[in-house]
Amino acid sequence: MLDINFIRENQDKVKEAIKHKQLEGTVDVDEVLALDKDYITLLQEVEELRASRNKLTDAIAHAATTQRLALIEEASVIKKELTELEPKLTALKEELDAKLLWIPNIPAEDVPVGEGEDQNVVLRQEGELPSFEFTPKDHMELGEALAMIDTQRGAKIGGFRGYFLANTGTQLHRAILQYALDFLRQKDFTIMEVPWLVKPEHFIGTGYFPWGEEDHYSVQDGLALIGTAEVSLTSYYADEVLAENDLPVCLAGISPCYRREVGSYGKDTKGVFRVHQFTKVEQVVLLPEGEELSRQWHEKLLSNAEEFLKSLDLPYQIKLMCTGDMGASQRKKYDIETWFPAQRTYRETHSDSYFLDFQARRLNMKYKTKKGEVKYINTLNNTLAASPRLLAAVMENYQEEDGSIRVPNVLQSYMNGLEIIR
RNA sequence: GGAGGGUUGGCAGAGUGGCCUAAUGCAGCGGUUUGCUAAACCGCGCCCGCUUUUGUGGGCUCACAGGUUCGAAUCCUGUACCCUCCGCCA
Repeated sequence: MLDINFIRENQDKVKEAIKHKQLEGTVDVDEVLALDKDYITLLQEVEELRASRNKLTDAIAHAATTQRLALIEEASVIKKELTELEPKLTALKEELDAKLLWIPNIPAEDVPVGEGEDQNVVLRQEGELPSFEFTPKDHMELGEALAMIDTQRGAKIGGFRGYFLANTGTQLHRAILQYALDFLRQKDFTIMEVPWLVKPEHFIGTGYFPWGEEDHYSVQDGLALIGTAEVSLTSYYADEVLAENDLPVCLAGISPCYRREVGSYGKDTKGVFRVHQFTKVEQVVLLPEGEELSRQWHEKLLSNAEEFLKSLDLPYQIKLMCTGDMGASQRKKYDIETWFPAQRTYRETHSDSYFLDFQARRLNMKYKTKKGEVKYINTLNNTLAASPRLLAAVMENYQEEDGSIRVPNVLQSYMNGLEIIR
């Protein structure tokens, strides 16, 4: 959520952001500002009435009995007016707040303007692509041959995009995730198991709702299944006021992630690349305000993920996302794409964003500065490891001609010392 | 699923219709005073307007939402959450 004062004073910037983020038609800034104006006008009217009522009730309390009746009579008139105006005020405020939820964050200055993924910018590529003296197989072919992945029965039991992992498949998947958790533990992140079912207000708070409601599964008790641990982790201190000394807060969460993937029916139907349920280790950082600081940490979270991928010897590229391909609440976003040899291309495995106070305003999450001022926290997050997508990347990059798969050095201790899967 | 108890500022804790504009204590931060430190004293949330450094007037705030009343922390109804017990359960 943007500060209403900011919207009043920077209408053009807000309109431009809506246009550049391809959100035209979802919200009308002029309409919001008109509502805001009506609200303030009515608010002032109501507050004046309340002021006179307060004066009268005070007078009644101190008046002689003989004068009381007349004063009460007078107060009743004001009461009647307030009874009429107050519900209007509430309704106006609700309408305004609901519309404000649709106003996106403003992209940072260095985010390229673009309509979609074609305008994203590759910043650099890291790691040496593996060279195979044979045609590399995709993870599905490898996984079936080694009995690591079973999507046939996955679909039979879990429907479209369902999957089972088995034996070394289960082990390697869990090794990646446990290694990721240990990796962040060493970097002084607090590693957390988080609620997977979360109240809608925290999806709104983190900026997934209202925009992405149809991408989520909701359950009959009014909760929804998280698509990322970010939702639970970023909301952890919602409605609280932290001390400045508590910051930065570095949280790492592991959780299943549920995604309906409604817009992608025909895409990536083979294997376990795009599934409705996967597991992810996520980094979330809470900071004091300041764009420079957020930008430093944005790079730091990126380098955490890079260090992780390098330790696994996986080649990747960094993409700077253009305005049209970033989330409504994000200020700037990098994707890391990891090399998938069978597809001969880099595919998204990580997403690194910062938000300034956009999420914290929605979550009512503040901190008190050393001087005693209360300010909104700034938030960021990045993936560290999402699997089975990363499992697929490891399998494809580490395959041998005979269809076996080497276990990356850093994962061997998580696999009882196993060096090769055959 | 059932029964009972509870929720007051950062924390503790008083307050059962009108000097509650929420006592008191503790902590933190800022300020005043001051050789230094300490002590003492003053202040501390949110919203709106006017001034826009300061300031100033008003409104709101006792879990949340309604209701009763001229007036609600206080009375009534509903909801959420916490605690205890019964039932069920990995």
